[in-house]
Formats: sequence, structure tokens, C-alpha cells
Amino acid sequence: MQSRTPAGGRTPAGRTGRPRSAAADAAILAATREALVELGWSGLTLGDVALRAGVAKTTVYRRWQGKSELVTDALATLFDELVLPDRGSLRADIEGVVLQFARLLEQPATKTALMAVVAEATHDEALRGRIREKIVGRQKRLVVEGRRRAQQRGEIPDDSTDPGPQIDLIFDVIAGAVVHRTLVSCEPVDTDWAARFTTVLLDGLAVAGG
Amino acid sequence: MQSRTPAGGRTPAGRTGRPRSAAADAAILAATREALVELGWSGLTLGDVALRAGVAKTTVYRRWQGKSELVTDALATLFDELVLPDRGSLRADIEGVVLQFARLLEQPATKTALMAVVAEATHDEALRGRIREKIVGRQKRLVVEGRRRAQQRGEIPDDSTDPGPQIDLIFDVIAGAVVHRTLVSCEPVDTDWAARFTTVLLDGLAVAGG
Amino acid sequence: MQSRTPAGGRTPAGRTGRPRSAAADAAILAATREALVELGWSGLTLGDVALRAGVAKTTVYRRWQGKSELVTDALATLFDELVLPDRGSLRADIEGVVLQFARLLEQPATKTALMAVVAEATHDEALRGRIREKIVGRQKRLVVEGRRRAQQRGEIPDDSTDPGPQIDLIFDVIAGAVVHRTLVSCEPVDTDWAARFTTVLLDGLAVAGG
Amino acid sequence: MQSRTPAGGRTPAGRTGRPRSAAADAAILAATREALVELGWSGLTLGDVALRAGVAKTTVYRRWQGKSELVTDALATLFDELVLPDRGSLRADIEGVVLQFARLLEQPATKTALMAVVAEATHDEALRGRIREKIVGRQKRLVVEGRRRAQQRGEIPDDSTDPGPQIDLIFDVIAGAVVHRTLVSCEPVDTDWAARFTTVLLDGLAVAGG
DNA sequence: CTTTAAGCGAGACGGTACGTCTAGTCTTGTT
DNA sequence: AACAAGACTAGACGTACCGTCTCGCTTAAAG
Repeated sequence: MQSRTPAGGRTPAGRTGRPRSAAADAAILAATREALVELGWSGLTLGDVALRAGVAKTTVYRRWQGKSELVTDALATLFDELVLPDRGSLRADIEGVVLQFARLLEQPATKTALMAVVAEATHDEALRGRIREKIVGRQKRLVVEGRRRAQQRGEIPDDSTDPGPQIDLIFDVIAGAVVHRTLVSCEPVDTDWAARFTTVLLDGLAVAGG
Repeated sequence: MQSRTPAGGRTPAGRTGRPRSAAADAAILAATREALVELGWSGLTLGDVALRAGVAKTTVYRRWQGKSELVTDALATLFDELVLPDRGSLRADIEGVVLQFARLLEQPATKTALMAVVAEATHDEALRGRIREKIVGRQKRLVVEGRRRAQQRGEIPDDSTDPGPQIDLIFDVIAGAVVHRTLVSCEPVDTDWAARFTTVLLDGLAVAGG
Repeated sequence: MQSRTPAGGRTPAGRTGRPRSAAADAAILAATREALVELGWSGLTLGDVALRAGVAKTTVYRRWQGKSELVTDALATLFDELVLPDRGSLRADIEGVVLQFARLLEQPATKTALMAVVAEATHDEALRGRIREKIVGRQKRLVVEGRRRAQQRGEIPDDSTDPGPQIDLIFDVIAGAVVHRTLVSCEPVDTDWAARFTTVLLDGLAVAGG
Repeated sequence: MQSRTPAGGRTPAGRTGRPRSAAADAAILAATREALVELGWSGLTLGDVALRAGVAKTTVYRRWQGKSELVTDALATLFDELVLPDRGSLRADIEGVVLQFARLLEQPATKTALMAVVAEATHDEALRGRIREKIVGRQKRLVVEGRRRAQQRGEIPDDSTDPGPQIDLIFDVIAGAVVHRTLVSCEPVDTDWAARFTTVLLDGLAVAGG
């Protein structure tokens, strides 16, 4: 039995035989993203991905256990695009991250894949771990970074207690609101909505009205 | 061509032929909920649902176009359980709805089905409409009702401008945060989290810290 | 339970209630012949026959037990066309019946139906009886009649022993040869073949050569 | 697109991929013969054949287009059992082939299948060709061989004109009579009938009486 | 001139097989 | 060893027909 992970840096370890093709990894992930756009999650088949990638089905199964794992990794490559430039204020930074995240979720591959792997993960512990590691973790760092900047600017107090729970809370509120607006309510996240959301988040309903 | 919707109240219209069995409708929806719990979305088969319901496969397909439509309707019956008792204050009402929604999402049938139908809906306009009509719309009324009570109590101003956008925003923030916490971050929504979330929502980060 | 036979002359028997429509019987048999031509045996469905006849499926099943019985009766109406005019000699009479039978078997409805009901009859005793009664019997009378004429003309001796076995033999040789030539070997039965066949039948291989 | 014919000798041709299992071919044909005996033509299903053969349904459909083609090939394996030992005279050879053919047609698998594939063939040109190639052609060689022997013995003249039409005629008379007697008239072909049939065939009605 | 019992068109019903598709695995020969 | 190709088992897919049933309406003969 072999390792069933992408090729990166395994061949150096004193293995014999033909090394795995790194080109195949890339081709498969690209084909997966392409197929997600055209067919959606439920229409995507590993046989079709292999065909698009110009690769045998065995070559896909040698690296990934199944559809969920492959799509999770393909999705991760899309989340790598997220960055958060410093816009000078906490309000601007929040609006920035909201809009950037919304733009990511507007891509057909992202929206169809994200909900699908989350759905699969509800009854697959290993997949939950993979999603947390490769997708959720990456986004959470943006919240940590934004908070650090706001504290440096003095916009929020530099609380000495464990900030973890509060970071998790804010992360769920921001990401959850954008995802829900985009995918469940199916409404666009534009600059106006981002501004109104940021106002509620910063000032609360008591002040903002509701 | 026939209607492909559940039986409710179509027979009265001077139709000929044997009327559809209302008992079959109920049995199929119950079997769907049961199968969702045991098998999850991806393991659920319409053939198996028919078997559990003691019904022929054709009887399922006569009423629903496919898995997504059937599960959406089964899911809607679960969301119908949501009610919002008046707990005396806006803060208590929000905490109440958060906890009740979280409890709904902890049920295996709900969590596995909700994300899956949303994923399918990303490339199926008709399904988006069905979700909006049967699930999202029904929940939004809870927000409208909570807001009305808070205004009656004087907790928030009785704004005369169109409240629609603000209601949508609050709905997405509350539902999104709970869904994201539960299904993406995979952390429990307990009374402590509900209290902290409500504080952020009512008072904002500037006051609550973050 | 009702009689499950076509309508003819049952209503007189002191029955109450609406009598069966004789028009429906005829329409169903006509639709069956039509469908046999277009779709062949295996493509023919009773639902489609009912549709073509402008009749409900129940109306078909009330009269016939199934496809085999219905097609057998439809086939019998085609075999009713067979007649054998006196052509003045045994040789001419045989050539006449061969050509007329061949012309019947060239009709698409006949050829496709005859073999099919015979195939079904191999494992259905009741169907064998129905075929013998409605189809085979009718043809055999032609052989009896031809033999009687030949004896009157003095072409063959007026044997006093039981002629049954010999009639059966000649019937199987004539009908079998035509059916086999037409449907199994798929070659046409023309006047030349009919003449050569008649020569062998009358004079034998020893004289005719072979 | 692949060939949809049994496995025999295709792999040698410099093909890639796993070769088709010859064992599967044999198991499927054996299962088909078995199922024909138990269920008859109309009761036979390709799914059941696959089950009996211990093979997946796709493995059957990869080799045969459908029921008719599969049964034709299974039937051909039964007709391969026919041989014609030299019994010393034309009369004895004819009686021998008649009885042997009759014995073949008494097997449940043969009788139910032969008529059924002929019925299907009436509206399927390709199937007609397959039957001619695999079944009719093989039997015709028995007539050719019997004729050659009779000529060597001097029982019939060694005609120099094209013997094809006469062979076809005799073949249709013999095979047709036996098939018709067995399957349409549903009477047994015993030694007595075989002797009377042979007398008519050799000496003709004018001598044999009729 | 009403009963009344059966026939009728329509179409839903529980079943079963269809022929196709995909999942994952296995078996070739080649690189 | 990995690779491309493609056959393999297993089983769900959505459709079509089967033969039965349940409706409400029609139709003729019996009372």
C-alpha cells in the first residue's frame, strides 16, 4: 500500500522504481477545478477528471482516496489567492476581507465545491480534519492579522486574556455571514452590503438599528 | 405531463383517474428523513427511500424530480419545528433563536442535508428557488417577529425606512454564524457562545472587544 | 371475476349492467395488427395498443389475459384470409396454397407475430391450445379439402385407412417448408420455388433428383 | 467504442489494457443456456444471466448488444452438437438427421430460443445475418454431406448443374417439417413419423399416397 | 322511469427489468 | 515502481411496462 498523497517531495526518500510525475498532480488539480465549473460537484466524476488531465484513473486513485479529498485539495488551491492588504483602519480592513472573500465565493468552482465538501464532512471525520487544515486555517489567519493591526492602531483594546475564542467567534460571524448571503440567500455581496455589515459588526444593533 | 409535486389538494380540481395517495407523500418524506440520518446525503438513494416508505420508485419520481427536490422538502418539514417564544428582551430572544437553530443543526438529518442541497443549488436555479421558498423564507419570519417585539419594547428605534435590507442582513449574520460555527468550524454552539455572539451583535466589536 | 374473452354474443345471456362494446374489440385487434407492423412483437406493449385503439388499458385486460392471447387473436384474423380455389389439378392446388401461404407470411404483422406466439407457446400449454384452435386448425382444413379434390379427380388413391396421420404429415411438410424458407432462411417463395417444391412433394427426391 | 463480440482472439492484436476474460464468455453462454431451460425466452433477463454466470451486468453488455444476440450465440453452441454419421443409405441418413434434429428441438432451451430469435429477426436485419451465419449455415452442411454420400452410392444422379437451389429446398423441407411438427403442431417426431416423412420425401405423394 | 350492475377512460399504484453510468480495483504491457 | 489502457465487480440511476387498483362517469337492461 502506498501513501495516497500528492507527489510533493516524496521521491527523495530512498525509494526505488519510477518516481511519481509532479506534472500529473498539477494536471489533475487543474482538471478538477475545470470540471467543477462545468459540471458541479455531483456531476464531477474521477473518470472524467482523469480524462481531462490526460491521465489514467489509477494515477488519480494512487494519490487521492476519493472525490471529497481531491476536491478539497483543488479548493485549497483557490483559497490560496486570499490576501489582506493593510487599508489603514479596522473598518476598511473588515470591508476589504468581506469583499475579497465574496469575490472568491462568486467563482463557480469555489461555491459549488465548498458547500459540497462541507456536506460530505458532516459524516467523515478525516475530511473534517483535511478541511480545517487546508481551508479554514488559512482564512482564520486573516482575522488574527487584522486584529493585531487594529490593536496596534489602538482601535480595540489589547486584551491580555486568551483571544482564541473571540477570534473564532469573529471568524464565524464574518465568514458565515458572507457564505450565507452568497450561497443560501443567493444575494450579491457588494460594497453597500459590506459597509452595512461592518457597521453592525463594529457598532452593534443597539446603535446601528435593526 | 403531470405536475411532479406532492399530492396536497390537487385532486379536487375536476381531474379524472385515481387520485394520488396523500399517505404516500407523508411516508416518503418520513423515510427520507430517516434515511438522511442513517446514510447521510451521499448515501441516500431514492430506491432506498421508496423501499423504506413501502412505496414503488415510480411513486417517488412521480412527485419529485430528484434527490435534491425531495431532500429539500424533507428538510423543510424539519425547519417547520422552529418557533420563537417571547423571552422578554431582544438579547434573550436572539440567544433563544441561536440556540434553537443550533439544536436543529445538530440533528444529523439537518446538518448533512442543508449543506448538500445548498451545494446542488449553486448550479440549479430552480432548486435555489425551492430552497428560498420552503426554507429560507420560513426562517426569515423569525427575524421579522423578533424585530417587531424589540421595537414594541423600545429596545431599537421604529425606523420608518424600508426594513427589508436590514432584516436580510441580520438574518444572514445570525444564520450564517451558527451554520458556520456548527458545520464548517465544527464547534458546538453552547449557551456561552450564544451569549458572546449576542453581545457582539448587539454592542459591536468596538465595545465588546475583538 | 369476468370471462376475459372478446365481446361476441355474451351479453344475451341474462346479464345485467352495461354490455361490452363490440367496437372496442375491433379497435383493439386493429390496433394490435398495426402495432405489430410498426414495432414487432417485443416492441408491442398493451398500453400502446390501448392508446392506439382509443381505449383504456383496463378495457384490453378485461378481454384478454395478456400479450400472447391478444396477438394470437389478432393473428387469427389475418389467417382468415386464406382460401383455396380449385385450380383443376393436385399440382396446381399445392402450388396455389404454397403461394398464398407465402403471401400471408410476407405481411410484417404475420411473420413477426406467428413465430413469437409459437415461441411463447413452448412454455404455455393454454396458449398452445389457443393457437391450435384458432390458427393451425384453419390451415389444416385446406389440406383436407385439397386431398378430397385430388381423390375425386383420381390423382391419388382413395385410401380407406385413417387419413389423419398422413394429413398431419403433409400439412407439416407444406407449412413447415414455407415458414422455414420465408422466416428462417429468409429467402422469397416465388413461383419457381413453389414449382420445384411441388415436384419434390409429388414425385420425391429419387425422381426429382437432390 | 469497443467491439461488442465475445473475447476470442482479439487480444493478440497489439491492444493495450486488460484483456477480456475468456472464462467470462464461457460462463455467460452456459448461464444463458441454463436460464433458457428454467425461464424460457420471455422470462430470461440479462441481469439474471449475469448473476448465474457470477459476472457483472456490464461484462455481458460489453460483449453482446442484447438478449437476441446473446441467445443466438448460446443457441449456436447447442446446434454445434449435431453430427450426421453415415448410416449406409440415403433413406437411413435422412431418418437419422430428422431424428437427431428432433431430439435437439425437444430440449427446452432449443425450442424456446429458436422461435423467439427468429421472431425477433423478422424486424432486425443484423440479427437475421447472425442467425444465418451461426445456425442455418452450420446445419446446411449436413444436407450437402448427405447428398454427396448418396451420389457416391449412386442413389441419386450426380447432377452437374448448380446444386445450391436444390440443397436449399431440401434443407427447408426437412428442417421446416421437423420444426413445424415439433413446435407448431406440437406433436412428437418418433421413428414412425420419421419413416413416413422420409418415404414422402424420397418417393413423393403420387406413390406414397396422400 | 328509476334502479343497478357492469363497462368505460383516466391515471396512480407496487413491482421488475431495462440499459447506462460511476466507483474503485485489477491486470495487461510499456516506460 | 509508476504509467496508460481498459476489463472487472458492484450497485444506483431514471425510465418503461406490467397487471392491478381506484376514481367518477356512462350506459343499457331489469324492475
